[in-house]
Amino acid sequence: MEQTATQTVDTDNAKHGSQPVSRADRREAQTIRIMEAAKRCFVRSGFQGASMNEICREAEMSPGALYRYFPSKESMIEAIAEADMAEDAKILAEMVDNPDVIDGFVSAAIGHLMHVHESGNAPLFTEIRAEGMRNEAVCQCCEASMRQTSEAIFNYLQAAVDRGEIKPRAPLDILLPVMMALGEGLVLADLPSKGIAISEIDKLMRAAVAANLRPVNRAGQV
Amino acid sequence: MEQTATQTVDTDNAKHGSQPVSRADRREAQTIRIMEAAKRCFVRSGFQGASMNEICREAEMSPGALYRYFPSKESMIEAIAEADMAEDAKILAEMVDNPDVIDGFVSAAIGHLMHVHESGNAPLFTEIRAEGMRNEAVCQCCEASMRQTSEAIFNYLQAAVDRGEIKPRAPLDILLPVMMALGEGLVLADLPSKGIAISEIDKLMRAAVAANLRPVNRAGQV
DNA sequence: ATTGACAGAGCGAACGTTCATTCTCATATG
DNA sequence: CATATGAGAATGAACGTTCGCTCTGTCAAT
Repeated sequence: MEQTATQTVDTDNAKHGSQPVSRADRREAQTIRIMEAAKRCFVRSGFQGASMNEICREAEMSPGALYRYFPSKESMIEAIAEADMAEDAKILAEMVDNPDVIDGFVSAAIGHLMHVHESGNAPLFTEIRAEGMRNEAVCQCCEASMRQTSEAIFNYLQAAVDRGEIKPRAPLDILLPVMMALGEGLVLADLPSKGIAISEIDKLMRAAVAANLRPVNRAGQV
Repeated sequence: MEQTATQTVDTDNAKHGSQPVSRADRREAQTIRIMEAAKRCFVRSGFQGASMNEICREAEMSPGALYRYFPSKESMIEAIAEADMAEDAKILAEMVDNPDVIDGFVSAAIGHLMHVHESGNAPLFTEIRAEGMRNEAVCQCCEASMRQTSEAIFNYLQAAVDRGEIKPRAPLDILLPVMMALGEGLVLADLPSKGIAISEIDKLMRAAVAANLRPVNRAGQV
């Protein structure tokens, strides 16, 4: 995933037989390179703490070049927050396939947890949350992603209610924000990095979710 | 709680019959004034985003004066993080009195939640978490407060286990971090500000906690 | 195929501003 | 009088951003 390339990205790939890299391809590759570098800097120093010089150094690029891709530092922050949130929302939305609603819900949360843990993006996630408290654009994109996720889960759970599989302890529009807040706490704490096994987290979370969604007949309550 | 005082704090209180305010008293009052002002600025702009000028303006004090109380911006951040964390830990530790362990646990979490909500410190809390990811001193004070809280709860729960009142679903040293992460998520989300009633949060949380602590005989599982 | 003009990409010095901090001096208190 | 406290201008560093410039690959016209 890392690149040691100079500023030429992959010009010499052509010599090795790859696609001849069009203008647009190169531009996209460079944009990604900058965003990856910026992410690393933001994780290390925070949105406001990371300087454009630091980002330039990390991306092995001059300020003049970097500013051809992003018109301002603000726009980079927004782009990264948006990409990160979109990625999270996408992962969470994938659970809709699982027919067992408790299992689907829990494993989506665990999947999200593991993804953030493995990508080392827990600090970035925290940073985005903090920035969203005062930056209008970042706040909007957080809320948009949250709303999107929330709606997907809502429909998923509502269908299970309609099918008579669960009998939630509270109306879904109250239960959902509460459950999402719990899940977010779990993600932010990054417990796997503190040596706590996923299987244990899964077990405890499953019990908590089952206690609130209340599956009607099948096993699961212990 | 707000002060409209000029830079004289309460010199003229002496004329009205208050204590004659010693040097030390005045110094302490000024220190508190600066910290309150700084907290407001940090909530508004973030640790790195708030400038010393902004803090000086908020505290109605010149830079020269302010630097007589704190040697650097860093030291202000550390002092505020420490004070905030200590306050949180204190509130959470108070639950140890409640003989019903489920109720004690849940109402401590809810109490913490309400305190952060009412003091409007949710953004500060978020900011401290983010800063703790990269600032060694802030990280240490977060961990110290966490450890303190964790130990208090551990002993509280362990006693209940020994008394045979609960039968936790996992060893306490695993269950505790997980529960604390969930609680922190709840605090950070500041759900009351989104119109979700405390009674609902309490109900859902109680069910989740009961499902994991598993009280042995009395009512509570529904 | 060769040429020549052009646009995109990159560089790095330089800009004006703002930052945290310090200095000097005045005032007020014990 | 000695000392603590405060004001506010001054300081140098660092910031985000812009500028003028070069280099290079693309492509139409020849």
